Amino acid sequence: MFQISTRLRYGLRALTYLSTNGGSGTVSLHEISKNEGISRKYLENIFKLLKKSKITRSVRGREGGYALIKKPEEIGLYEIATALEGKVSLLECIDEKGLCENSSECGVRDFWSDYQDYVKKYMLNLSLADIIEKYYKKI
Amino acid sequence: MFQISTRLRYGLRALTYLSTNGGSGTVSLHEISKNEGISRKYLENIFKLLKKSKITRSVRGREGGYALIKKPEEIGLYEIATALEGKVSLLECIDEKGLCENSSECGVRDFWSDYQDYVKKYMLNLSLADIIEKYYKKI
DNA sequence: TGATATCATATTAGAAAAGTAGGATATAAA
DNA sequence: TTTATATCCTACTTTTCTAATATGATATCA
Repeated sequence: MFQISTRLRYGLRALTYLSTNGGSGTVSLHEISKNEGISRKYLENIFKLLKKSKITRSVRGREGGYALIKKPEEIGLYEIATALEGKVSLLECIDEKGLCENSSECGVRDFWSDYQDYVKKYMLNLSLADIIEKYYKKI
Repeated sequence: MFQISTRLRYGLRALTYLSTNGGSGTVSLHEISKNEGISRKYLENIFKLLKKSKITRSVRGREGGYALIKKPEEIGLYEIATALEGKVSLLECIDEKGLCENSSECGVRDFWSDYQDYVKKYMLNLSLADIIEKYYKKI
């Protein structure tokens, strides 16, 4: 439960790599793949999403690669998570009320809604820089 | 992301129903099914797990059904969640360190570990009674 | 021109979740 | 004692999602 997807874990690792090894230029997926042990093809999928969400930019062709658009301080974990996970809909039952006429769903739904806010809060308060600072750089 | 499984959502609804409509006796899955709009067969799967985790007891035969073993105040949400979701392993990569020699995984792993604790805390501090009190009974 | 990138689309493989099927067993009411 | 109504048990199907791969087009610099 509360499972974090491989895509998000890999994505976060790739972004920390980009932050700490990218400097001002770009980093190729080949390099990230080599150093993080993640399939280059899979990284392509991930970075397609990150680019779409305007977290990274890309340079094509030889010597190309990816770079962060914003500073790590300005990139929130929630932003990264939504970029890679997509839907935030914890509660689809909100739309299909038809089946819940006589049920206690409404109350429980509110509960899950609060739970989601709680989780969201954690993610909103953390930037990529925070994560690197607190967890990654303590070598 | 952070998706709550249908099994857990249904299970929680069924338990709130049991708490508020059960009284001192048992409630049949047929009744819960009818009032909550959940397949009786699916409820069987759920209650098999709840019984296994000693959250509910059962009475077989006619006029039988399920009842809570403990008081709602003594049943924690985390207990319910683990009963229905099973494994709590957010981070399987801890066991398979082989692939992560040269990576930044270690730092990121600590981060996810903290995240898990944060989520867990929320669940540990809530009882079934709390949920009913706060969300369900506000008619 | 060639090497090295991203980009685009599509497919596959596998696991997990959601839900179903059919019958065995127990029990109280009729 | 029969019958209706429960849980119990094992297994199956169906669907959905994730993870990962395949193939080739396109761009760009040395």
